[in-house]
Amino acid sequence: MVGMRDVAREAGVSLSTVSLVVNGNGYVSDEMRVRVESAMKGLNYIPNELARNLFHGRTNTVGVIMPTIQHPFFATLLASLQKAFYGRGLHTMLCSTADMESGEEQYVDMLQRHMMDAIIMGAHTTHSQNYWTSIRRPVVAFDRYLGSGIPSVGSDHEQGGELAAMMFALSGARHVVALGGPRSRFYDLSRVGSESQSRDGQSSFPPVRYQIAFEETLDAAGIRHDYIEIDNLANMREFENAARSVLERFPDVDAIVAPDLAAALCVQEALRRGFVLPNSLQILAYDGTFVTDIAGLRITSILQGFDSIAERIATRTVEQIERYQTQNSGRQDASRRSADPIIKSSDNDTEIIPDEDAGRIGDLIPMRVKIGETTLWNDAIHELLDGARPQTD
Amino acid sequence: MVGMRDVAREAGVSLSTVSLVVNGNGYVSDEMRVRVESAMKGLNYIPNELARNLFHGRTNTVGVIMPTIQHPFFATLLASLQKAFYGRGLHTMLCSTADMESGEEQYVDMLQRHMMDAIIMGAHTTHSQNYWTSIRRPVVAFDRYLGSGIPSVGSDHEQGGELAAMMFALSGARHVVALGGPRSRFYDLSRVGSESQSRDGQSSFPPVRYQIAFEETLDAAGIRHDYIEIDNLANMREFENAARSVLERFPDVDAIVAPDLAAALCVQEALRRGFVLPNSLQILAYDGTFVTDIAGLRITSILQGFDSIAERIATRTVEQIERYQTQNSGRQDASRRSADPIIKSSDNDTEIIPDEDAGRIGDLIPMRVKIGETTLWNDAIHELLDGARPQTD
DNA sequence: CTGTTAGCGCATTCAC
DNA sequence: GTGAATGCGCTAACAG
Repeated sequence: MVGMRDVAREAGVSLSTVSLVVNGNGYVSDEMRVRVESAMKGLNYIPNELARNLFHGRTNTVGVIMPTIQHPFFATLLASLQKAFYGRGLHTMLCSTADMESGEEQYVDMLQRHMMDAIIMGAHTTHSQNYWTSIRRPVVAFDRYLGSGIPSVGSDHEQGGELAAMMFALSGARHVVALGGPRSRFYDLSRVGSESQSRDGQSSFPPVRYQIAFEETLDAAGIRHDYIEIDNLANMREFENAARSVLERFPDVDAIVAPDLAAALCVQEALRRGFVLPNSLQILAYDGTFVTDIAGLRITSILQGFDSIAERIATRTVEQIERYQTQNSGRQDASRRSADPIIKSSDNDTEIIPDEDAGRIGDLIPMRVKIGETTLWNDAIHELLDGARPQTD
Repeated sequence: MVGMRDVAREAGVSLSTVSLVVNGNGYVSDEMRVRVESAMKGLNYIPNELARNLFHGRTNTVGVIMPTIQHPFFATLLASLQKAFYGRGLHTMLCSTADMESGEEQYVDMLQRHMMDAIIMGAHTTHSQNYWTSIRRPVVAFDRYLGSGIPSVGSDHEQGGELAAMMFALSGARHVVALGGPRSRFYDLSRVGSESQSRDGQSSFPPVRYQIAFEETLDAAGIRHDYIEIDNLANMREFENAARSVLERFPDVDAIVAPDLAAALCVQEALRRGFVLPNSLQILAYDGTFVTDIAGLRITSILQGFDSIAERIATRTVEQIERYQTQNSGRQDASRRSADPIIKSSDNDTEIIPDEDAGRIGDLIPMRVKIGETTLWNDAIHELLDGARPQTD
């Protein structure tokens, strides 16, 4: 390792001079500058981020916890996230829980030890709200509610569910079947800490609201609907079985909505059984990753705005980081730290939205429709989508 | 930040005592130990990895450079890699070049500054061998040759290509079409540094050997073959166009081999045009990711052993790390470092394979066959696969 | 504008 | 067994 001292000696200057050239902060005479720079090149000097991170107390790196990177959904999101963070000068450290035997707790621990500036939580957690609020580090949740004061970002699944239902309703569907994760998750409110100020029956896992909105809209239109559970969303076989059972159990089904992969398999299964899409059967994908393009037909989909979500997450993240930074700037006595309540300093000078809203509702990113060949189209639907700003590509 | 000094004060002991407890190295009296441990819990002490990394001069983290994480192939490989490294106590830092505007050079720089213990190069590089050998850091290449002394790991594409050709030959195919990347890459030997001891026309990008082996085997069997280029392997549209042109340009084609995604699209296109798979047309996928399972039929595929590849990469990586470690243990004069030739110390005591072999050939991981419904099967083929150890799942 | 000094948090000699 | 010193590489205050 060649350090600044080596450069300084080689250039015949002092340490701080080198530091100033490297950081470009203060003013150094041009002669000094070139001397130092040539010395750096000659010695092949590489600044050690570790040391400067240690000093500054921040690493410019955020840890992103996700279930698996193998699923196109998360792969797409991660790519967007990386880009969004990179644009804000932040690096990304991926932590996928399902690809590993260790749970998310291990990761949080690891991220704390490595002084990550923030943690993005996009995986299932077994922890209570207490845990997350006690982390004492910037946390931003994706598509889930982790506790008061923890920003959460995700698609507006209520709107998405309504959109899906409306499309089916307007197309004249009579019997809709939805595929999705375990229905029990709809009621996982029990996981929420006891002292939480939960005010209604909302789940801590926002995506389920999509189902609820979907079904309510369908009910209002008097359309029959059924639900088929996919236990393990990581297992391809289960998807296939689900796809098969839809058509076996409900021969009169004329509309299906399912996550991308499941939707793709439904398309296959339907084609194999002689259905003519979209006339005898409509299929709508929920997510809108590239998978919808390799299923034979272009599957119409309710699309998550990955880039928008990522941008918002990144924005919230830097907000949180700056917040914590100013908060910690006034050196506290270490022995009192753990007992301190959350500092409720005046946030007037910053754009942070009030805690109740930030924690409970979070930032809702609107969902769009990606036009495909697996659903019916008519004037009413086009009108609906104009209002909902569809996505043509 | 609560540090060891705080813990020491709280527990009424000295710094090193705390250090010993944390690291579990020396022996401390049980009484001290519990005192310290309770103090750690009470203060919610979190060891700072940054500091210890700075001290130890290693981060236990490797940087993995890949083109994109959105492609199932790389997503699968990355997941395997993460697992493999994690099992060896190493963290993984993902760097995807295509998802970002900055090239791989930026990443290498970044990885150096962060003192990554090693770099895994799995993306296209515009640099010459000189660059990579001058990095002065452990580098392991995936599916490419980066220079003498740089281990490279990848599937045995020659064997894979031969396997594919044999399957078609034994099944009685008459006209085979292959889809793949730009043919020009076959001759990118020009990229190889001038002083390299390249002994024959081998490309620095090993996967192309698959095509060569494939075509040679076909030639030997007297089977007609054509090749269709896909310019941009990241663009879905191009895949579709390629899939279409196969069937349009070669109406008499009876066997196709293509990368997963392209193969999936070929299946769609073929089914749409009324082909009966595998009888009137065989389709073979090259890679074997989950994509082969969502194309309607289970596509027979030449499978990359992702876990095996990852394991081997991880093994080679720790080898390299240890090698560099012992190499740097004897403090060198910084001013001479950059001019030093690669140290050719006796490697007798370690398992490292000789440089020529390590650099040129690299570690070849055998490819298997994943049995599917899109190719013909007969006794001869089964016999072939028994020798090649097929994979049923 | 440049040089000196004192840590960031931790680990490893050494004396005690 | 335990405690006090020194340094990993860099930055920020100072004083020159």
